[in-house]
Formats: sequence, C-alpha cells, structure tokens
Amino acid sequence: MDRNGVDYAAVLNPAQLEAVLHLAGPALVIAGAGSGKTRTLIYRVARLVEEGIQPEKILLLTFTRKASQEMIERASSLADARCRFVSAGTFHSLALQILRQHAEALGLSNSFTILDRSDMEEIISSLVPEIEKPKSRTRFPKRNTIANILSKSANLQQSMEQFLKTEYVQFQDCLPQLQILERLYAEYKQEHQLMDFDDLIINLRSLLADNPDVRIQLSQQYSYLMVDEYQDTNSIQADIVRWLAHEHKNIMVVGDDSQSIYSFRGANYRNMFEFTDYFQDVKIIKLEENFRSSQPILSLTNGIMEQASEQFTKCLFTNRVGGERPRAIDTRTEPEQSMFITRYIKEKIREGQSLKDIAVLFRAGYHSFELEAELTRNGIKYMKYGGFKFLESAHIKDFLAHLRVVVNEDEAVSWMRILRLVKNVGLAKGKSIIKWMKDNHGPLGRLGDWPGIGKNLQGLTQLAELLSIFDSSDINNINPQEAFKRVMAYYAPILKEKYDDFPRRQKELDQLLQIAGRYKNIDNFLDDLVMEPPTSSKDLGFDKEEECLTLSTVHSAKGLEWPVVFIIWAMEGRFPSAKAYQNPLEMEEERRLMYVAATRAMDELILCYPSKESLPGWQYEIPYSQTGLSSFIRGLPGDILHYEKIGGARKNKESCFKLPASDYSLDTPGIMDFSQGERVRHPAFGPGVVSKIVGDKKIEVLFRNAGRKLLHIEYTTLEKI
DNA sequence: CATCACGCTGTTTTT
DNA sequence: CAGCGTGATG
Repeated sequence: MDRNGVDYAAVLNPAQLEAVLHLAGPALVIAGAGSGKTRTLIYRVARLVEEGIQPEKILLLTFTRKASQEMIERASSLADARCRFVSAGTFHSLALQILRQHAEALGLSNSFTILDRSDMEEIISSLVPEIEKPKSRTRFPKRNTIANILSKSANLQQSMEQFLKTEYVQFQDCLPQLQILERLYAEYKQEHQLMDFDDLIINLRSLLADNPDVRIQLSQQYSYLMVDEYQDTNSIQADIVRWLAHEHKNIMVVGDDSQSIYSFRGANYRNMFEFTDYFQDVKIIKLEENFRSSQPILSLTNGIMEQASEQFTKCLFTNRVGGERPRAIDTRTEPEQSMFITRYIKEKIREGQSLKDIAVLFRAGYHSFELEAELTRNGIKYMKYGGFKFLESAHIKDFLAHLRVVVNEDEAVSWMRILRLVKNVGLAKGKSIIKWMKDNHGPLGRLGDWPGIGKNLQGLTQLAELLSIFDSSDINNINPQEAFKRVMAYYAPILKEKYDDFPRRQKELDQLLQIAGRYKNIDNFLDDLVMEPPTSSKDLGFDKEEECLTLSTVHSAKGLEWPVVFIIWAMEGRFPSAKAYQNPLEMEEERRLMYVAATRAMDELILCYPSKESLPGWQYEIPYSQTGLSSFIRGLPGDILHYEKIGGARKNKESCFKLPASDYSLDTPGIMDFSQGERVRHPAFGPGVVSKIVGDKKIEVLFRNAGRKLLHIEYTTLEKI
C-alpha cells in the first residue's frame, strides 16, 4: 500500500508489478498481446510520480498521439492526477518540437514546413520530368513507389544501390535515375526549407549526436524515459532513444516482437534484443499472462506464431476457461462475405450485443469497400479507421494550400497547387509564375503585377486580392477561423466548379473550420494537421459518441480490443503482383499482421475468406489454396479452427446461416437481377439508371450526381428503387 | 500551352 | 477506382 492508496499488488500480477516497481536504470519489458502492457505503463508512470519525480520530467514515447493521450488520461484518473502533466508524444512530434527550437544548430530555419506523404509525392512527380528515363523496356516506378523507395532506404540508412538490390530488384536498372531523384529531392527540400517525416527523425538524431549541450539539456528536461511499441522503432529511432537516455540510463522500453508490423518504414523487432547490447544490466521482464482472449483464441494465435521461422519469446496463456473455437468461414465470394457479416452483426444486435463490441479488421483500407456499401444499405452505423485519410483528398489539400502560403509565402508546393486551380494556368505557367515570384521576392500582394497577366487570367487577379488581405495584416495575429473564412469565400466558387458533389466536400471543409476554431494561431493548426491528421469522422468530432461498429486496418487497430472480431483476409492472392507469399520475409510480416489482428479478439473470432474471386476486372478465379488466409491456417492442427462454408451454391446444411437463397446467392435469380433502364440507387453515388448489361456480374449505370457519369458497378452495391 | 476525352494499369500498411 | 500518358482541340 502506498501513500496515495493505490495497492499495486492488488491490481497487477507479479510480472507487471515487477515492471511497475522498477524505478531507475534500463529495463526491457517483453509484453505479449493482451498482457496488460498499457496497464503496466500507466501504473509505472503513476508510481514514478508518487515517488516524487516531477511529471514533466517523465517522457512517454508512443507511435500515435492518440495512444499517449489515452494513457495519460487513464493514469491521471486511475492513479494520480498529477500524471496529467507527464510529457508524452510520438517520436515525430518530439522531433518537431525539438527541431523548431534548435533548427539553427543544423543550419535550417526554424520555420520549415513539414511535408506529408502526398506533398512528398507531388514534389517527386514534379522532379521526375527532369531526369531521363532508362531506355530499356522496364517500367519506371510510379510516384507512390518512388516515395516508398526513398523513404524506406532513408529509414534503413542504406545506399540506394544496396537497397534496390535487396528490396526492389525489379527497379535495379533505374538505379542511376533514382540516385539523381534522391539528390534532386534533397536539394529541393533544402532550397525550400522543407522536411518530410523521415527528415524529422534523421535530423533529430544528428542534432543529438553532434551537440552534447543539447543532449545534456534534454536529458535534464526528461530524466525518465519510456518507449511503447518498441518493436516498431527503426534503427534511427533506437539511436535517438540511446542518445536521450545517454546521461541517466533511466529508460524502459516495452514491446512485443511478434507484433512488429512496420518493417515497411524500416522497423526492426531485433531492436528489442539489441537493446541489451547498448545498455548494461538491463532488467528483462516478460509478461506472458493474457487477460484479453479466451483460450481457444490464444491456441490459434500461438499456433500462427509457431509457424514463424524466428520466435524469440513467450507463449501466451490465460486463466480463463471456456470459449468457442475461432471460426474460419469460406464465404465463397466477396459479396456473399459482406452479406454474411452484415447478417451476422444484425443477429448479434438482436441478441443484445452492442455495436461497440464488434470490429471488422482487414489488411488494407479498400478491402472493406464492398462491406461498407452493404452496411450502409442495411443502416448499420460504422466508423472506419485507417486507409484513406480525408486530409489527403484533393479539395482539402487545395484549401489548406491557401492557408499554408499565408504562413510561409515561399512554400512552393502549395503555390503550385493554388496556381493550377486558377483557370488557364497549368504546369508551365505555374512554374514561370513561381520563378517570377522568387526573383521578385515577396509574392503575396504583388501577384497581380505578374507580367503575363491578361484577360484570360482574371482568376489570378482575384487570387492576388485575396492574398493582399493577408499581406496587409500581421500574420501572427490572424485568427485561424477568420483566415479560414476569407479563404473559403475565394475557394467556394472553385469548389463548386470543380466537383459535382461539392455539398459533401463543402461540409467537410466546414468541419475543418470547427477544428481551426480550437487554435489561436495558424502555424500550430497546420502543424497539428500534418502530424496528427484526423483519420476518421470521429476524430473530427462531428459524430458524437454514437454506438457504432468499428472497421479498421490492422495497423490502426493495434492496442485495441473487442469482444467480437471479424477478420477479412483473402484478397492478397488475387493480385498478379502479390508475390508476397513467395518472399519469406514478407510472409513473416504477414504472419505477424494476422497475429496482431487475431489477438484483438476477446470472446469471438471469425475469419472470413471468399475462396472464389469475384471482383470486376479480375475475372479469373484464384484457387482457395492460394488465398492469403489459407496459407496461415493450412499448417494448423485441425482442431484449432472450426471450418465452415456458406454460400448459395453449396447449400451447406452445417451452415450456421440459413437465409432464403434469393437473399444472398448470386446464382439464384432474385434480387440480383437488373435489366436495362431500371432505376437504382448507390449508397455513395445516389440514384441512377442501368444503361447496359456488360457481363455476368457487371452492369453499367448512369449516375446524375457523380463526378463521372458512367461507372461499372457491382450488383451488390446497388439497391433497386 | 491548357484542357479534355480516352484507354491502360495497378493495386498496403503510417508518422 | 484513380492516376497517368497520349493525342486531339482550342
């Protein structure tokens, strides 16, 4: 019993207690999924505070800001209110904060702008025309791929040559071009005072490595360090941790090698085991008792990890008894999968389960599109995490570009966006205007003086007027919301002109305006948007705590749990390019990804896979043995999973799901018939008319409201009206 | 030099 | 589906 009345021994098991009572010196906590890792961290923070350590001096590093905020909140409500003042954040936010203070030590201005992924890609694609592409027949990588290559090689600290040899063999003959691009991109960033996410980390490390005084100052400022999800750090971040703890060695890292799923950004779970090489007398604590899942679920997850070629640690166990075996359900096709899940959820609700208790997890954002349509048609509310970020949609980026040049008038990426929105200005004119502005420093008000301005460039004059408003007032005193409204007055007509579905986009901008209202200055507002972009409608704060289903990528679901979890997994095998399963390394990560997904489930786990491919455009069928899921479950002992098949053609009597055939079988004439001229409704595109029957499962529909008039649509996304 | 229509391709994950 | 390249048009 301690002074404040938290009886740690009563709320923690022995291993957790050991971690919580550890005060000074290095410690490595190996914490299996669901072993109360967060709980342990929380109580350890509380414990440190109760020991009299100033909360500000405790630094808690996590991978998402959301995770750190939640931890702090729980710590201050569960244990000690002073925990509210603990310093917490992500590696990136810490780096930003420190670099803004010490930029000059690195020869940078402290008003640098942060590039998000799409900014990065935009710069790259503007640089690509400057290089001569290889003459050979092989394709040059797309901008997304180039960005991946540059980012990952930077994070791995490998030379381009070495990197291509090991990771992108297919682009090896583009080596000279990629090297040039790498250099051009670096020069561009230097010239325009820009940093991408990788630069934040890399620059922080150099700062720490080269400046003992900064290091000492920081180790005084943060004298106790904790790092969550340590298996997801890359070697640069591990260096940062080492430097930060260099003076005092009060460092506790917590992680689980089986949950390392970020190798695409250079993360290496071996960091965990190298930790003991860099610090002496590391206390190692293993948390192996699982408090989350039923034993049958753990048998599955243990089984999955037993197939891994490298396993360092633990086998999870629980004291819980009972529970159903996880189910593997062959839903035959993707539409049937969506219908199955939707029906099942409805039944659960009828049984009294809350929607909040159910989650559907998947590999990539677009894997849930089909399901989303089905849920919408059935009126099931859901919140989706991960995948596409709404901040990356064109209208939001366009709008924010205007605000960005208000803060930083040299910001060429944003200028390009803005200018190209003006009628009759394209790539070439945009470039020449930017060059002109550079040569004549101080573009804001004087854009109207551009010599090329003429009667067909009326838009430029208006833009100049808008910007002159900002130019004349003190930028630091502009209230973000006010600035927002002014830009909106200018941008709204452009929005209407450009998008047929502008009301939706307008609404999203209005939501963004609400967020802007929470800030006192534009700078911070923009920084926060890049560093911690809202990833779901919930983050935007407009859907109040409504009870709804969770849809999430596995990556975004990390650290969370639900009583009932569905996993949708089978699509990987369908891509001709999905050679993942031939590459043992990627296969290993895929396995850990499945492990993370499965360990989210508390009571009920349902793996769904359509054994038959049915997407438009990808007509060929993939044998079940090649689908992603089956490669995980093939090697498992037969009694770990309960196998089932559903689907019209199979008429499986064992199926737990008996529906009238017409309700969900594509083979049965019924709701899936459409004929030419029929009126239909799509959940996203609204009403339309069937214009043509293209094939067995494909029709063409003419939509009035959609940006595009003609779309090939799958039957199941449509509703007859 | 900007823009538009058309056809082809290729699909991740996050700060 | 979007994002890119191409070729025609203004």
